[in-house]
Amino acid sequence: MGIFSKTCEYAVRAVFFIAQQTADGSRVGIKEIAVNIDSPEHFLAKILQDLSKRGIIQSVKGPNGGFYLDAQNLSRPLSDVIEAVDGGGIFRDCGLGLKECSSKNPCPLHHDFLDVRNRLQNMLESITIGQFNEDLNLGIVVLKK
Amino acid sequence: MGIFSKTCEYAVRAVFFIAQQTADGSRVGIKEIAVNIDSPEHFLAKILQDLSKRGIIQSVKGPNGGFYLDAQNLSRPLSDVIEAVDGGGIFRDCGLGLKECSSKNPCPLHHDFLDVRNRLQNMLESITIGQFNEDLNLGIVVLKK
DNA sequence: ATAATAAAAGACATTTTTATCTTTTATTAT
DNA sequence: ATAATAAAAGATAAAAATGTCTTTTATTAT
Ligand code: FES
Ligand code: FES
Repeated sequence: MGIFSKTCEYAVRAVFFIAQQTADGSRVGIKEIAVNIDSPEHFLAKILQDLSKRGIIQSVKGPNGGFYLDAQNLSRPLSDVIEAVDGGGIFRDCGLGLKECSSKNPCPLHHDFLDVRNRLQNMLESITIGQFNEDLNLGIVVLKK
Repeated sequence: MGIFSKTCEYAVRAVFFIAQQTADGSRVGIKEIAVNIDSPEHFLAKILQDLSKRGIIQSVKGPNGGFYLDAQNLSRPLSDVIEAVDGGGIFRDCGLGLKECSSKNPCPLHHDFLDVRNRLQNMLESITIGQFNEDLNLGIVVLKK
């Protein structure tokens, strides 16, 4: 596994895809999302249900329904998605799994790890969910290979 | 879970502990290691067996036996432990789980993620297994809380 | 040689993550 | 009102990670 869980990877890819697809005010269905980000449909459905409950994405049932993002969703940092799915542990926990991470009684990696962890956090906090819509349109970046 | 798997966290803590304890040429047993790094004894045993097979740590059976590190082990980078346990994926895989990570058809996070990932790798490659022995002796850093 | 020691190995159990399938509920269009 | 649509929810299952216990093998000291 990578830095993030599979669940989290699917969540981020899906959110980017929904952002791009619904910038015009439309909605996009779970089936289309799953196909385009290469994820298991029903598993992704659960993830999106949760993100919807938490207000990170929007959804409407019925014909012409589907998932979409409002302006406020688009402007939120990507870190919101990670926190919602994996919890904020990745931004706070000790790299060696000690019960707490602090500069009092630090683990051997604390100093260096803090730097990497903070950079990861800063990166994810400064990226917004909507900021890749253009690049996705142009095919400069992709969500599937 | 954090950046690394539980397995990997135990492995790194254990390796640091063995390094410190056996700097004088002695050996340390699985029981003592497990207690001092706060890990499940038999689970850790499996991990250390594997590290031993891979030559990252040394072991001898029987009375006065146990685990230890030779000079060459002590000078190896910590990244060796991570690669042995979790595989090198953490240093190479796409942050969003795409099948491959490359600047051709990158995912949206590629550019920023590459930076963080490389810093993590550089950090783990420049830290040696033996380099915290002194700090551990002095209690400046700890492996258990 | 024998007994004691400690890692290696094997078998098994639990928990968490990841995945699939079915039924229900809300919404829309007719 | 009715039928069609699509997400929400529920039930199960497979796979992987994590954890426990027992038996075997190698080594050492006597
Ligand atoms: S104590 Fe381990 S990273 Fe801070
Ligand atoms: S393609 Fe995603 S991190 Fe490189």
